[in-house]
Amino acid sequence: MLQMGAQVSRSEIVKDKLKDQAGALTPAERLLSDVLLRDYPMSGLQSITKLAEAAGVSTPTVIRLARKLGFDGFPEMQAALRDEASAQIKKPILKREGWPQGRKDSPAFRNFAEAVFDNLNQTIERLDPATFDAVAEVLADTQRSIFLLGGRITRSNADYFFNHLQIIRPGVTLLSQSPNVWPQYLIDMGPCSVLVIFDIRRYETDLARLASLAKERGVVIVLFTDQWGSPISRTADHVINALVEVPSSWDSTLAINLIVEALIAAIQTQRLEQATDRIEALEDMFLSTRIFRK
Amino acid sequence: MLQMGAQVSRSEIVKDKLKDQAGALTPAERLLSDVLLRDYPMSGLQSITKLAEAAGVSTPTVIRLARKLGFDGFPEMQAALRDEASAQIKKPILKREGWPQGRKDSPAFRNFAEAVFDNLNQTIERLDPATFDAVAEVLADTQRSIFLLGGRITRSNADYFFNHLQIIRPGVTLLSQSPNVWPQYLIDMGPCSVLVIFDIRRYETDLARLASLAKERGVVIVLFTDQWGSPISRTADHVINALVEVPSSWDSTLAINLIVEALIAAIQTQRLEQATDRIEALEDMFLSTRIFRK
DNA sequence: CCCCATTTGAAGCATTTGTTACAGAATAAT
DNA sequence: ATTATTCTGTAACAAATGCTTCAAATGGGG
Repeated sequence: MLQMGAQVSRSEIVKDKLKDQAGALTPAERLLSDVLLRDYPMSGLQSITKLAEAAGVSTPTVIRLARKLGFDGFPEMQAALRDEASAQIKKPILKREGWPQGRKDSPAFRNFAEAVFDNLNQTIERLDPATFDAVAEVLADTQRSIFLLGGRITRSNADYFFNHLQIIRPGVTLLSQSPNVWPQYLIDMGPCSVLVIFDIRRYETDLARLASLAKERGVVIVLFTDQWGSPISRTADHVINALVEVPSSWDSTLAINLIVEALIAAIQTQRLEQATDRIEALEDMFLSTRIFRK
Repeated sequence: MLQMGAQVSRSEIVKDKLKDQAGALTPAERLLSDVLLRDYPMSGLQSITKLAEAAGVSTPTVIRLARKLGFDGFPEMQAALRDEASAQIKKPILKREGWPQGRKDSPAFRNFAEAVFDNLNQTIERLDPATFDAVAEVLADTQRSIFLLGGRITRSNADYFFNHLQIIRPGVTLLSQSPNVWPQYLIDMGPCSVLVIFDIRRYETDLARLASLAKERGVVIVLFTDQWGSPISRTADHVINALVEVPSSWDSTLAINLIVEALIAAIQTQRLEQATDRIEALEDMFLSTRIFRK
């Protein structure tokens, strides 16, 4: 990975140096400096040969300029340029405002939160809108029946998704954790079924086996996994990768939950009419059972 | 929903190719892809050696990936990345900030994500570090037994917390959803017990009733609730307020999960030694049961 | 006109890079 | 368990890159 200059108060160090030295440059160096500044800092990221050619000078000139600017050699200058470009390009999609002053949070908590924010950002960035749409669509289709299953850690995510889907639409099933009863669910799956699987790090072979069995039956498979990708990625029709790494012994499933919640919102919107009826009916029933209870 | 559109000529060719091929990547290639996407596109502008090192793979793997993406070799891919970076940098800064350019996400998705980020930010800001520490401490104390319970929506959060706590320490119980069996748990609760309750909007009276019964028995009560505060707030010893509102028919429990995950990390660290033993033992047992199964 | 200082590129060299071939490792499939 | 298949790193190689040396330009002052 690129190491971020820790001291990036000014991000355009090379440019400044070029300007400072502008008077002390020789004609050939000036040609070079010109090219360097023309589409700064990218032009400096080519090989020394190409750069020299582009400026119409020789390679030693490039090295001499780099030295004049205080670098050890060309690669060092290039590294500086790369860091600058990296800093410029970094796009905070959704930034968390600087950490509030005077808080006494432990650094650990802080790091944890920062990591989570990074994960969410990157997950959104890597998410293919088309995939999201396709998944939302297939899950909103009431012609299809839906089956959900999570792993050891992700079972809660599956449960959360199930909990909401079940309220929004009919035909939703949460598979039991024990593989020995899966055949009973499998037999009900067909081309009009959707199997939503959650499988992150420490991928579970049982899940993969189930996925391929389901695939054989023509089931549409939606996979939620981590950045590295469960082996089920190959079997699945739609794959959603979420970043899960945080400074902890455990993985964070927040990014997965973000997508799940966004999907719930999308699906709900998509079939607003039917859903509201359904929810009202449910509310009524909840009230009734409450009356039962006391 | 995200709107699909005709393929606009986007500048992020390599990224697209990476996403397209995501399913067909081998594990090592995925490591590499991860590094490539992490600080895209700059990380790909290093030498092949550095890049391979950063990803923890060998240089041939880099070449193989480049070929898989349709490039002739590594330099070709790098040139493509350089062009992309160049194109991005030329854009006015204003255009680069905020939501990434060229994404076809719907405004709905965008709003949702922004709301979630706001929630997380504000939740952290409102969180009293002292409360956090106190809760972490009380939950790390193995002298105490822990009981967890969630509501209709938050049951998954309770389950997630339970799932991890149970691995880290002994004496953790997840209460059933049905109130009629709660007395059986209540009878085991005392001054050395902790009851963790999740109760957000549409506060459930049953939960409140349980809380006060537990309180009478001297149980320490930890409450996760929303920004408005469940009625249990008065009974509880420690209250954690998380923002839950998003543009959806449903509340978002992401902020709650953030705190839960942070707590898990904190607790784990706090009793690292014992926990690791325990986890190793568990791993062994998991392996054994796997053997049973097949 | 010659000398000296400075600038510059050509040529050559060591190093690093990008690539290929191959064999050990890991998986999956009998 | 054994085999076949796929994956992946090591090692050797070729091709550049980055650098050094040195001599040819250049360009003022005497």
